[in-house]
Amino acid sequence: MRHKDENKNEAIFQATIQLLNEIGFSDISMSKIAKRANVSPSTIYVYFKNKEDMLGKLYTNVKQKMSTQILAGIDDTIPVKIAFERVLRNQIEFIFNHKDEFLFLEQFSNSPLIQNLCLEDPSWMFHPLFELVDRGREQKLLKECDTMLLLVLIHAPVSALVKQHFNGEFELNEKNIKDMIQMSWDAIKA
Amino acid sequence: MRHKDENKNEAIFQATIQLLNEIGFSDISMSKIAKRANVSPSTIYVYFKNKEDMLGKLYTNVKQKMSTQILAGIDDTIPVKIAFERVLRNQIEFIFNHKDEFLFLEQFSNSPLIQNLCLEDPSWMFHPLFELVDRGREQKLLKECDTMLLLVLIHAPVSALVKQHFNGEFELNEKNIKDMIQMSWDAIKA
Amino acid sequence: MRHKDENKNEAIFQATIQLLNEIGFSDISMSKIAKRANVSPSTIYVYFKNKEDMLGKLYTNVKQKMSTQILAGIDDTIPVKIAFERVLRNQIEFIFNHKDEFLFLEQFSNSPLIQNLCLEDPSWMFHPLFELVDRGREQKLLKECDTMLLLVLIHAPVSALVKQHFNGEFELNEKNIKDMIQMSWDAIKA
Amino acid sequence: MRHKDENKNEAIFQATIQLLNEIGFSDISMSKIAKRANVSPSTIYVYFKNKEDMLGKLYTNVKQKMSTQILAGIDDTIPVKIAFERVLRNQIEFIFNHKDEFLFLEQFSNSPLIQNLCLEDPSWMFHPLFELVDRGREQKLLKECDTMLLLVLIHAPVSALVKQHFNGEFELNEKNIKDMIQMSWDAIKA
DNA sequence: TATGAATGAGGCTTCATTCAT
DNA sequence: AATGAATGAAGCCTCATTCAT
Repeated sequence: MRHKDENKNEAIFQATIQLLNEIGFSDISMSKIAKRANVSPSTIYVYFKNKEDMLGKLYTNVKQKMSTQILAGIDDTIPVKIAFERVLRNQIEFIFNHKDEFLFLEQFSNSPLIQNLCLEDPSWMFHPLFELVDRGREQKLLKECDTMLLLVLIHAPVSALVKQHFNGEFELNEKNIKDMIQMSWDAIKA
Repeated sequence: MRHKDENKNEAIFQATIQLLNEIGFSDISMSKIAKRANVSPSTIYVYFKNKEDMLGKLYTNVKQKMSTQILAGIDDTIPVKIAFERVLRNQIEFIFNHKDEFLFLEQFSNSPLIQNLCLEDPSWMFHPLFELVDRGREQKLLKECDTMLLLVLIHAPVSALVKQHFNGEFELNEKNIKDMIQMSWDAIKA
Repeated sequence: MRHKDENKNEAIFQATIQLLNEIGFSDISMSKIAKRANVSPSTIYVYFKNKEDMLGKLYTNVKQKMSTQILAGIDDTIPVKIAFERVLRNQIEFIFNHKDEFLFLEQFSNSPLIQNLCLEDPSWMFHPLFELVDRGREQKLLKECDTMLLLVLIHAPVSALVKQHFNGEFELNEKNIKDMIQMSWDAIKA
Repeated sequence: MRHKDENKNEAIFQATIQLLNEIGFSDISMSKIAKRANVSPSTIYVYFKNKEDMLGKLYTNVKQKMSTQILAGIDDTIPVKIAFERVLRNQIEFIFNHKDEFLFLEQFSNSPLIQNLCLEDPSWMFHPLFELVDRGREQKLLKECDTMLLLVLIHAPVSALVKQHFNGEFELNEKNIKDMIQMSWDAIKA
């Protein structure tokens, strides 16, 4: 009996991400994905129960990959400000190296599919980030604000700016990155 | 050209927005929109050339509506900081009063449709905002950063937080709004 | 606006009956039916919700047609034995003139579809037959048996014999018809 | 040729019969059969050439089983009336003990598959029955009718009544069985 | 203007079967 | 012998759009 080919799984994921960024949810189809992945449409159903299942697993997979890279080199011994900057740099690096994955995540997160899919809450992936912010606040380095508020002030600007960059409406060069990091820090620092 | 029944046009727009937020681009269809709008599918083609055309016009229409309300009460005589806060409050108010429109805009903006549609650049709508930021920088009130950078630090956090609020992951009450405005200001102020 | 074409409905029904008798439930398909009926596959969905709905409505339609013709000329003034013979003759005539409809009914009745479809009980169609049998029993012309028992002894043999006839395993000529009617009568008569 | 594991063959047969009675020819599939039989789809192809082949062999197998049991205890020394009653009782007993097999046979016999499959004529299985009827007629116990006519009057009613019983439209209790046997006898007796 | 009827194209998924172990 | 992987063909149904009134 043949073995399941891990490459096929990945090929399907990559094809989906690419197509989703090229033509979007409205025009994607299982057969287009299959064609791009160089498999038969029915092969997708060997690996996934259906379209929803595939998209859900793809989302979780990519989210996982991103969180791992964003949190690289972060533990509770790293000084808060260093960790803060490292997280931002990690995020930028991940996004620049994985443009398609990032844009897929953004598209998916802003579509109702994500709720209708009833995926398990993936916030545990970012747990170290919550801890980092809590630690910073305890050390009086950060403002006495809701944790989520602080986190969003860190992450939202960079996401938005990278999208502008990809759209060509803005150039996220090193100077702008430095400025942005400074601004985020000014926003959250006590 | 103007059509007889402006209500039908609006009904189609509203039905589209609702359905898009309920089921997303992947599952929407002209028939479903027609059913929700209480018109015949063919009626949509009286008002619009085709699906793309309809979505494009809807996007422009909503974007216009939002920009108008966000910029309400802003002109170049208003002190920068007052204007800054007013813009943020306007934005929050618009979003809370037009949840569907806002979520539609977010979904649309993050889908590749927006590029494939070749809509004319709508940034002129926010021109007064650019002026406001430029004025603030000239008056040494704001940092010496790229205009876009400053703008994003104003808008991205509030958008992200409102979405968290709608998702139930965070409560955007008055205290948090105040904190957020303070943080945005700290981010951009000189 | 166009009008619904009653011919199309009937064409779909006839195509389905024919194909079902030619290739059976296992090989029939909506597109084959459409082709045979000279309509587009999607047109079928203008007239019926789905395949199940169509088959169910077809079954009811044919069953209705058959019961009407079988009961032609039967009322409670007709002497029981005359009515009995007339019913049998009617049934034979209907089946010979509507071979396809009859075979369709037999095929459908013996498939689990008929239960899974949850059609409303069509026994009311044969209500006059129940009355006839009851009358015959009251007049001591028929045996003191369960009504259903008497009815089955009337109908089952003729159905079985006609199928044999169509299969070529038996010739249902006038002599055999007469013999059969005599046997059925001997079976039920007091 | 004989296969190693006779159990698998039987498991496939049983799974097919069950599924055919649950969902019918239109919805059955080799995968579903395999799943129900707890084998792999490909295993079916070890035992049978293809789907048609499997169904044909199943039909013959079940038909054989039924005819054997119906004819149990019948030979040309048994008095005709005794044999007649024994056959009917055998038939009822078989059907009650093998509801699924019986219903499968009915479904199969009424579908065009049985002709399209070009199975060899299985009437030899019931040869003793033909002989019984011929003997009865020679002894002037039965009517001077076509053999098939007499046979059908014996078998058709019981089949029809059992189906009614399974459908819950009629209760085939001992009294009704006796009545039915009497009626069948009255039908065929000289 | 407004509409239900009509449709070819294409959606998702399952099919019967074969492959490779 | 036995099986899970793999697939082209085909299943049902819905799509965006046009037709005809």
